[in-house]
Amino acid sequence: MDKVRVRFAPSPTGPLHIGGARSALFNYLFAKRNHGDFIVRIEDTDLERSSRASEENIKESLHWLGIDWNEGIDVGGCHAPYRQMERLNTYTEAAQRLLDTGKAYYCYCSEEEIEQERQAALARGEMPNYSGRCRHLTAAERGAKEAQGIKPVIRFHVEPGEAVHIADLVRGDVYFERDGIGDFVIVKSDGIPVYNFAVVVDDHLMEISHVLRGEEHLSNTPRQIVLYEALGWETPAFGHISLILGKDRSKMSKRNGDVSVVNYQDAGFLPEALVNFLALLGWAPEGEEEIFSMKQLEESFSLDRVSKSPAVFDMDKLKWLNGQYLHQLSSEVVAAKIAPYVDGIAQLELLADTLKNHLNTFSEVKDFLPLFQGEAALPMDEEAAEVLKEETVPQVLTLFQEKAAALEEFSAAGIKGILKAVRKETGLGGASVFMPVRVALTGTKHGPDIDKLAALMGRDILMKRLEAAMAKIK
RNA sequence: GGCGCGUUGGAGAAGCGGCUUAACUCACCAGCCUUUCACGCUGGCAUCCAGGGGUUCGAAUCCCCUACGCGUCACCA
Repeated sequence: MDKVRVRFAPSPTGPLHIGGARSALFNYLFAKRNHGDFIVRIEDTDLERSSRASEENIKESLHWLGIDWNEGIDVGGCHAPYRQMERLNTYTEAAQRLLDTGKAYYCYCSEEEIEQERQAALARGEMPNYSGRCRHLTAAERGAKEAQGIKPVIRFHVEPGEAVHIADLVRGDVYFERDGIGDFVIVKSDGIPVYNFAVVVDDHLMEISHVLRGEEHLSNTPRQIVLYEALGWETPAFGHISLILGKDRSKMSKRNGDVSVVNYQDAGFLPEALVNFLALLGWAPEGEEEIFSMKQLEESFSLDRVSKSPAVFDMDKLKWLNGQYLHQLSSEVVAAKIAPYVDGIAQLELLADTLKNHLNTFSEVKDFLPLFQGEAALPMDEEAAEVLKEETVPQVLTLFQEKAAALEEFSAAGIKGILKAVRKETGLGGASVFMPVRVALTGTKHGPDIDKLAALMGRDILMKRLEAAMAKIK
């Protein structure tokens, strides 16, 4: 078997989105697993929407995710260049061949005409294919059109024949009738090739062995296969990965959640977690384990465990996964990572240590700030209020207050010592001491270690909140 | 509307004709652990695989029909 060569070929029309990242990842993993090459090519033939900034964003996101390529933009390779706008002559050549062999022809129809026909066909419930009107233009007729200054497009003529067969690596055999395809444009009137044409030329010239891409491309594939045939080229293997759906079960878009990977980066997600999550979206590991490093994925990824049905993007699971990775980080690292979200906090390390196991993402640190910032007592929920009704509470809080006021070294360890002393002096169990203090200070039964929270709070705030809570009991 | 793909619990999913009284993970619920909280651990959570026919000794797994969802029909990629 020939060498495995796969590619990720984004068009730089916006930031790298989740679906693209997943395609890139699957291609990358497939290449690694099969000791093949992974190529990144830029499809920038849409002049209107393409930008260098988007290309940069895509590259940065790929790097951030830990997906690198051994051939393509930036790194180069023996099939350079890797930007379609820099390979225009290649397409022109191929188009000329098609023209010469009568498999393609110039079409002078205006966009308006075609749009009209399209609408009419659609209204009749027919396939809105091009009529083929320009196919039989004589040289004289063509000359006349040219003289009028009309710039033609080049259309590929799809001849009748057997249905186009796709032996899809993930979906199995799929067939498309040829007359359902219709003569399609391969070169625009400005001389720039259209997607379906450019990919074929590039994939062939770059010796791509497997085309792994999103399911939205499935209906493009017959067009491409027909081109391979006409050009006399061998087709690569195709594999169409199911879509990633948003919560509302429609294709993931800005409407149903964050779509670009920078959004996740900014929100404080770890690249390892995102990669792990993305891999699980459409691919199922063999065992029970779900936590995989890139290295492990590279070793276990396989196409036959890629699912046919679409996957819904489950934010809860992403957060959980991210938490799994985050909890393993040292407090020092966490401190550095949360710093951007909590400017001006002195005890960063203590904060990191306190919150580490409560965070699923770094940005969540903001949600915990009120726990120890501000003098005002926090709103109390019902089950917390219940705690303060215990008759030993006044005694506990008074004692705690006295000791806190007298505490020399106001630290987590110091607070812990006080709590211990209160237990000893009152003879009460752990919960009877910890809970009232926790509730009085934070208004809830749940949260990070109360001694650390108290230290973060500082003596002033602690006293004020305690005061308020005690006043409430009476 | 045509064409194409899909449909297993709230979500990701395993399953490939008998091993399935449908793995595993998230979420949820209960309990344990913990001087508090969290982490962690243990257990519970689909009498059933969109619905209906059929094939078979036997089907979530094969075939047909219906429904629903999604994708795609550009001089966008």
